[in-house]
Amino acid sequence: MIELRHLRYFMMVAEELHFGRAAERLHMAQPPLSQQIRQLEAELGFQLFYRTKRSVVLTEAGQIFWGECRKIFWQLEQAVRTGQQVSRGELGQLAIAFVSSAAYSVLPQILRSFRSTLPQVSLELHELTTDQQIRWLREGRIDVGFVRPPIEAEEFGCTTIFQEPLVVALPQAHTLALQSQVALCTLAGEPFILFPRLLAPGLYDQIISLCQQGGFSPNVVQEAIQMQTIISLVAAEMGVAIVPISLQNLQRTGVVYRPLVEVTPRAAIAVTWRKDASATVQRFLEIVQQVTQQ
Amino acid sequence: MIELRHLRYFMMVAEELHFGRAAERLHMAQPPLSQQIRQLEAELGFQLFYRTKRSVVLTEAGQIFWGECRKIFWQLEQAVRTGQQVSRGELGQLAIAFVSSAAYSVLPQILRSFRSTLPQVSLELHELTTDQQIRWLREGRIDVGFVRPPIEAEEFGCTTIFQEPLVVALPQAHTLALQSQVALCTLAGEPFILFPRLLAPGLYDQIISLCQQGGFSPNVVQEAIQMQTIISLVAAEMGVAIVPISLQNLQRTGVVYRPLVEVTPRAAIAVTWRKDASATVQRFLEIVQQVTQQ
DNA sequence: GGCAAGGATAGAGTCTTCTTATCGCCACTG
DNA sequence: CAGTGGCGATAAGAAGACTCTATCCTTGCC
Repeated sequence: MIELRHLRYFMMVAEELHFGRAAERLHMAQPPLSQQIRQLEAELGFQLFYRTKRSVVLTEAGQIFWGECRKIFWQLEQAVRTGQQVSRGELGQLAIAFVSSAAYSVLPQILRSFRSTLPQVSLELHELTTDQQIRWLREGRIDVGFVRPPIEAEEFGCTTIFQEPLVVALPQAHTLALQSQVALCTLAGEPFILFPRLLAPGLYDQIISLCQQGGFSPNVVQEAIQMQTIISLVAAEMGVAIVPISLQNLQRTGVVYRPLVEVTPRAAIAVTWRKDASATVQRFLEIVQQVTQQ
Repeated sequence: MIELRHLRYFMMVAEELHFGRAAERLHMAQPPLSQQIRQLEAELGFQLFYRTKRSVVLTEAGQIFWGECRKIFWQLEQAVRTGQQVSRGELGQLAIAFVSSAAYSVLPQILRSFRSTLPQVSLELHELTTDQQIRWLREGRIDVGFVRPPIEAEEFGCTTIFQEPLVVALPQAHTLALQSQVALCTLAGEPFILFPRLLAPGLYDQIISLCQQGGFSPNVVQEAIQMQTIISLVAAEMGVAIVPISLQNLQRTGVVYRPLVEVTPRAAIAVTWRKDASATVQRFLEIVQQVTQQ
């Protein structure tokens, strides 16, 4: 059975064209070298060297075989190197999901930073709601998710990385838009646009309880799944909405954002990941940490 | 030190994802397999499998490494196969030289036959004079030569493969062209075109002695190195020439070929080769033999 | 809680490879 | 032309690596 040892020996002899010197450079005696080369030749079924008692020359087959051997060793190095890179998370692929509002806050900076540190890792991005992300994580379709906490499932790691105040999104023409900040109670009679609770129960409950705090229950006239849609509906004067402040980055004309007079709870965004996270995921999490700690 | 054994074991375990079954298929016990895999992991510097006491799964690095290993084994097979082909002379390259007149006789058929039997051997062709071929052979710049014998050098093998009568090449307008065959003595006064003796001493001497036999020494008015040139000079009515009959294949207008009345010596073409001929050369020589024996 | 599956560990055995010593052949040299 | 040195091949014993059997330990399952 051919072993790499045989090939290593062969290459050295081919380089030196002298069994004695080759053996020396291989830190071994000459006889076993001769023996191993013979064994290799027997295994291959053809001669590698012309041996004329006085000189050693490669046969043509030997020359070709030498070239092929070089490729083999190059491949081997490549295999080891690539394997190590993957194991360190420097090479590979990463599937990431995020709630739409994350796309307007922390995510861009995180991705930029990750891409510059580990450019060899190819990214796959999905915009999904929090509950979808949980499913995808469980199914292994994504590695990391940016969600609206809380995450109940024990099987996932989860860290809050970002918190932001809530603001009121108003149609530009709305009378309340004239004020620099809005009191909660003035929203009591307003038509509200909100998302289905299932999509982000945490944020949903925060908004509802905020309204309770203002002394009313919101009059939800329309539900929308995406934040973008909610803002569009506000622009269309269908109603008002309470949203995380990062939505301002959408810059939708016809919509203005006003802070609330009251102290609001802060809407959070968190990263989640499967606990058997790969090295690549861990490198990603480290970078998330770095970016969000600034 | 990593050996192919390690890779073979690894691939089997990766395929089975079960040390016991993998060991069975490798015709060995399970403990040494575990051990060798561990050794490989230590050598590589990263984990290949997640072992959870109950199941074995490839790490991402392991998956990548598996793919690389497949390439390595493919390369190895390739190396062995190619080496064997070369050793059998089925693959490789061959540099061939020939005297110009050989190009019009046996060579085309030989090359056609060789190319169809060993299409993987790439050919390199050179038109050289006999003495140049000897030099090139000695320097290893060509492997086989088609020459005008005799070849003195002991270091080369040499076989005559083809003999042909000599004929007279005459300008079409020449009075002798009216005869269907020419007697030697009628050429006595004619201006002769000949090549320098050095180029093909054997043929040269044959021509000279033929003239002697006709009772005269040729009146050489012009020397030319290539047969083509000689024929062109004849066409230009510079003189006449005695040439091997295969030159008829040149089909130069303005030149006619007439057999001699006398029995002429035959001009020979031979193959020469270095005695340490490679398998490819030997296969070539076999084919030369085949073709010329028909 | 007991049982079975499956990988890890320990120690003995065996096969391969390596070392030392020596031979045989060729080329160079005096 | 004989002596000498270089160099690869061969032989036998030692060392080492791999492999085997027996056993352990964790884990999943009934």
